[in-house]
Amino acid sequence: MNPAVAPSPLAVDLAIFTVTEADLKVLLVRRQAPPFKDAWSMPGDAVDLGDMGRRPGEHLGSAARRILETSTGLPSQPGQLQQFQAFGRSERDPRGRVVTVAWLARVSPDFAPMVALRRGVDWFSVNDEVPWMRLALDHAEILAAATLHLQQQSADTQTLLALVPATFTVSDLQAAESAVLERPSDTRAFRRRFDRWVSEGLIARAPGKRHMGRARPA
Amino acid sequence: MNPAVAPSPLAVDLAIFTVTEADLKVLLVRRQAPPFKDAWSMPGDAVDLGDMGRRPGEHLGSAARRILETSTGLPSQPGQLQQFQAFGRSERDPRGRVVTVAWLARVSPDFAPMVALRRGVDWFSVNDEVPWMRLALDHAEILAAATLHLQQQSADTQTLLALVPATFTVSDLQAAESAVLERPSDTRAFRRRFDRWVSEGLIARAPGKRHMGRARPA
DNA sequence: AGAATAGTGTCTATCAGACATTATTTG
DNA sequence: CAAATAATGTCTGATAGACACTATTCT
Repeated sequence: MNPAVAPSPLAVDLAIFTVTEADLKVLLVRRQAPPFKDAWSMPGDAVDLGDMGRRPGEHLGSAARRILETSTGLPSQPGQLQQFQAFGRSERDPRGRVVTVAWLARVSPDFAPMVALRRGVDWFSVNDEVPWMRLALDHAEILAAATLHLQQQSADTQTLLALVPATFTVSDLQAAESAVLERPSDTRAFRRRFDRWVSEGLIARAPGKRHMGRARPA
Repeated sequence: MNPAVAPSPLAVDLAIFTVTEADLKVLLVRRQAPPFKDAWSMPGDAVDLGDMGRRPGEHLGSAARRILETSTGLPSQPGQLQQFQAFGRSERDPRGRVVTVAWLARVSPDFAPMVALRRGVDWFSVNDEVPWMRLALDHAEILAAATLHLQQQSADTQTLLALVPATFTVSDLQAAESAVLERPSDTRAFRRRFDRWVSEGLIARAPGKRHMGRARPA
């Protein structure tokens, strides 16, 4: 019995990140069909290529958006999806030759809990919960590349903002950076950057006690 | 008459750069067959995907290497090819749905002249010779993305070294940087970086009068 | 009050940009 | 010698890291 033949030679996979509990999380789904049935993997699907000249099929970005929405149940935001690499090793899929274009998405922790309510979908700490050895296909490789890519962008405001609630404290944002980088970041340096972002208008202060109704719990 | 059907839904295109005459050049080839016959385009070809499960087909990187070698006549060096983006607009190829994975390559100016000896192959100044409006398919878009990608890497030693002859002067290297960035770069700052590279062992001084037999012509 | 977290002051080292100055080679 | 290019000196401003210090809020 050969595993089913791949429905399309082109696929899209998504590395969807968030930060909760000061920890970088990635969204994994349990595969409901072979190959690798019941294994965890990043959400992905074949790209509809049309029928070679008649139906146009879907754009790569549309496929990524579709998968983001079906796997999280959330509407996708413009700019949320970012293509980062194609993976084309010929043995990567036992069903046949499938090249996948991998995308990176960031989800606000505001929505993270409701995403995890779905069956067979959950957030995993990239540091110590991802079942690296048991990820389907070559998803361990893809996820590693995605994490690296995210880290390299962590100096960027927009990257961090996407990983934080709609209203947040400076500390929240810094905690997000630390979570992404997997190391503590210097308070002073971070606040300087933060102040610059505010003065550049990239961040607006929310009303209330300074940036947010943050307390200083014991 | 429909244009011929695309042989494969997946292709690879290469943006091959060099620097000659203090100017950033890209290698274009004249298309010998429809669509866009006789138009200039970046070298590229369909990826052999095998036959869905039996023959394995070629890796993405192998396809890129193959195209680099056939279009330049030069053997490819390890690390020379760098994948940077997939392009998947459904209308990008009139033959049907073709997604292309674009790669960036840098060629030493030592070899640039012999590359251009081939028929239907030539170097074009990115700044003022590329026939942007007449490039085949969506190659204008791909080339623009490649150029941007190259510029963002121009601070990196390896990127610059690949664009310069095997032995070179500091000025040569700085000229390469200026060509990539399309703006003059500060002498002092560049030399500081250069000295650091030397002390880090990334660059070895050639024998002879300092770095190279460079004179100071009038 | 004491613990915990939030935020500030300030010193230092590093580096880029600007620009003047000196050195070397060609004509 | 003059012109052109190569290389260096040096000032300034921006920024990151380190670390001590002050401020606020909770228990």
